[in-house]
Amino acid sequence: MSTLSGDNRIPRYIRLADSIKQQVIAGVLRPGNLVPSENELSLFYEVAPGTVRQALKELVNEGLLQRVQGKGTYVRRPDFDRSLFRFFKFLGGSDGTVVPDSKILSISVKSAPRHVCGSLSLKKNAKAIYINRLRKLENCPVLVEQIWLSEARFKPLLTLSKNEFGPLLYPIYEKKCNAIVACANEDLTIETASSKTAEALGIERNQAVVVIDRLALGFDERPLEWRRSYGRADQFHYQVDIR
Amino acid sequence: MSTLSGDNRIPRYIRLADSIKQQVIAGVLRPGNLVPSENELSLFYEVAPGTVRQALKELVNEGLLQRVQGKGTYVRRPDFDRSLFRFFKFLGGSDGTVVPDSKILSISVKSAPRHVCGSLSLKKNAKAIYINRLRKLENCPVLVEQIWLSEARFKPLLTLSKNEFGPLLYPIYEKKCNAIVACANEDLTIETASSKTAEALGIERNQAVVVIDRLALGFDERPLEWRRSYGRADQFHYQVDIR
DNA sequence: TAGTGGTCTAGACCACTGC
DNA sequence: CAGTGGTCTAGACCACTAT
Repeated sequence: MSTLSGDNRIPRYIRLADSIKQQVIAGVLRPGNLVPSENELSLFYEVAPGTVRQALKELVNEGLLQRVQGKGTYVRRPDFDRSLFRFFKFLGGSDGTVVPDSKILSISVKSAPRHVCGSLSLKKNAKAIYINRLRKLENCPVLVEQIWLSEARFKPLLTLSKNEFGPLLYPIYEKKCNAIVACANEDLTIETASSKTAEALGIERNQAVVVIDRLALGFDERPLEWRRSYGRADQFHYQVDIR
Repeated sequence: MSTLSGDNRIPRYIRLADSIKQQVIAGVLRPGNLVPSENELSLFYEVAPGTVRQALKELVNEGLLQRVQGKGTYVRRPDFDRSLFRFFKFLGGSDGTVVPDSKILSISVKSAPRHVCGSLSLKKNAKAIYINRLRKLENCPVLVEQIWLSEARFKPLLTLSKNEFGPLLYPIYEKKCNAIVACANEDLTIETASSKTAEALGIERNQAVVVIDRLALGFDERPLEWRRSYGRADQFHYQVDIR
């Protein structure tokens, strides 16, 4: 048995929701885990079942939890299917659900540029893990990526050889570094290709490219990864629903 | 007094929410209007107050209603502040909240191209209202727009002179044509500028431009307006939060 | 059959708004 | 002050899942 901590002026259902969220952040509850039932929670926290329901509903709306009737409430595993890179549509009528091949070009430790230090909350000129990656679809290069990670947090990656990386990095972060990406912020602009980028993408220098800067965050909203992706503008396609 | 209509297997709170939504679609309740109080609704529909709350909460989550403690529940007026055109950020450190000037270049009735007929549910080769508009910020052209509207629905616009249009069209649709835009779908791609577009935007031919196709819908989800906007790619900037 | 979440009821009390 | 929505309680009954 326990009592809800925190300011009594804050509604119980919010304090309860925060408490559950903290357990997800702390890793006590992990994605895929079953959350205690409404009944258990209402007994443990000494609140009415309705209040528990309200708290859980909040977290479901936030996307942190998932409820399945007859089974229980689960910690949701975030999927990045909606990520911008999925909005590249390519010749051959891809339905957009294909994950591009991914080839690690290099992985090393070096001084991070200032904007990366800022984004990842690192000290100025701190060393960080740098990954350069090329992604292809049907053997055609579609995306080059520059990825930066805190050295301390992601050290285990340095023990892996290039071909031990699969097509997706986030599952590796979770397995090897215990770092779960919960959400991200992406930022899209359009530039002209540098000769290096153009070469990697198989286009002419000065052709337009889409630049996507992404900052990936953990459940505690602390930054985990910063990446910049370059893609061919002529293959880019993005949809938004407003309201 | 009344009883909730519809299939009894559907939860009451959903039937209630649908009923209120229908009244918004039908124009019985209009944006800004006060919705009857929880008490009134629970008496009128003969359901428990808690069920009314649940229905209203659904509609608030959907963005159709707004609740203000101590005052009441209102039909929400959709704002297009989040629309993509706001994501053009321009030299001079605009904070993005500025509405560009807008100049109607032409307004006429002509045969709509096939894709417009499809989007607006018009018959093939139907006549429609066509508006060509230029938008400037600090006297610098930033967007050229091609706008298509059903002739029947938007006939009152044809009686206006070009300078009677303000910087925003949607308030005019609402006032003059009783057409309220509730939501929209936008579609972003990147092309190279035609000579005509380049001239309007003050850039070179074949430079990259952002193309935004937007289909605006009413509360009943029927299409109201189709527009294509061209903007300078070098000034484009877009942000998304994932999850 | 037992346990889960989903719906629904019928209240109590509080905080905020407007008069 | 009366009326609104916001929080909280304490149940009842149902639908779904697992065993």
